[in-house]
Amino acid sequence: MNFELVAASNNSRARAGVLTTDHGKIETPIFMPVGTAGTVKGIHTRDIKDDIQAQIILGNTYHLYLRPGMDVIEKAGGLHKFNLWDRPLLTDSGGYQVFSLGDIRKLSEAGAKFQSHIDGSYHQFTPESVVDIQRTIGADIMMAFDECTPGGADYDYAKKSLELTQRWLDRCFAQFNKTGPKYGYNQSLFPIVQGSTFAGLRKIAAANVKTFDADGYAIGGLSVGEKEEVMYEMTELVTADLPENKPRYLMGVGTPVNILESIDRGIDMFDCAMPTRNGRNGMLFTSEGTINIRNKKWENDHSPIDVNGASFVDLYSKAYLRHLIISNEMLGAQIASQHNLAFYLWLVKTARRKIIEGSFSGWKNEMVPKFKQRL
RNA sequence: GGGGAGUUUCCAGAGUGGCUAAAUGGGGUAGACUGUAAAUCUAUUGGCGACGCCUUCGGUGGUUCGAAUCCAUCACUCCCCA
Repeated sequence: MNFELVAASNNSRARAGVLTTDHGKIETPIFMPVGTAGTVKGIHTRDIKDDIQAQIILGNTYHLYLRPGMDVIEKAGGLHKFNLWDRPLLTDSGGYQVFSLGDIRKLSEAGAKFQSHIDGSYHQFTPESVVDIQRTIGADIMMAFDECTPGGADYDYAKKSLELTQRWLDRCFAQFNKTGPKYGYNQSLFPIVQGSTFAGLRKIAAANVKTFDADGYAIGGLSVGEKEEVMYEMTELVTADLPENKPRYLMGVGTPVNILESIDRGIDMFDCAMPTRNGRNGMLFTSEGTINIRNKKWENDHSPIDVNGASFVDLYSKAYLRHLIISNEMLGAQIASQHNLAFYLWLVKTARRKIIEGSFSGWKNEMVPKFKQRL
């Protein structure tokens, strides 16, 4: 894997780059649609590629391990073959599930013991097994197994949590170096910077992560309940310490505004469930601002979803989409998800162009108040 | 013609003397959602000069300290048998 910077903003830390993998190039900054269970919910692979123009999508270790299971994925020849996605793929390690599954998981030095949310059965993840699983899935970018420290954690908890993540990271890389890809193309392993909202811990985490000569570095444990200013502050702090010549991935972020602000602070990669999940639930991110399509005010608004037209679905009217969502028609969730993802990809693509043209900051300052609007 | 069941707040449907502006579901309205246990969850849904008052349980008239709940009567709906 190779990362090349092609442009940098002269009055901010924003950069544009190209990340090259065996499944193709990724132009950064990039947004990666979340495809937890081997599917970007509701969207055909064809539309993810041709309409949304995603360059890389996610899969999830925990979810794919439980269902369909590694036996099926391996026999399919990896997730790329299984879901017909032939561009780069990144898998999350299950670290987020360590956080989100809350009381049906137990942490220990060895790893995390989970109870399946599907049938209640017990499973153990270790840094080693999580690397093995991601080898089997065949992700171009695999993520280290970490504890996504819960928002609001106190210093002692955050410190212990970070130290556990760091010990797990050693084991992840040991396993990574001991094993090889299964399907003939290269895989990379990204470490994750934790440290909660404590500047000191974040600094320690960034320094530690740099001791591994990784192909890219992630920042995790943000957007978990802390104030946005704190998230930006932590992001800025960490990107200042990470190597310039490697991509930085801010995990789980965020809103369109979050993304622009984070690009401004030197982030290259993003993922978030928001465009799909919120889309299914009736929230649309548009070039004019955010709308709740279920609101009565759209009942007779026959104008296009978004005049920006990042996707063909934008031609459908707000009134029609409102009708579909309110009637619980499947197509409603699909259109909303597809629109939101296309908008997100348009957003990062435009940000990239502005960085290259040298006008990112001005453009960002113009866009942020627009995107903050509730229509 | 004979016998039976019923009429409750937007809808369906509980409730059969005070704890009932009235369960629950649907529908409506609004909100939430950030490495997806989420096509999910939450709030609200008679009126008002709102920690109180007023009007609601087919109509009318009673019984009672007190009625959606008991009695009488009228109206309408449905089912079964002729």
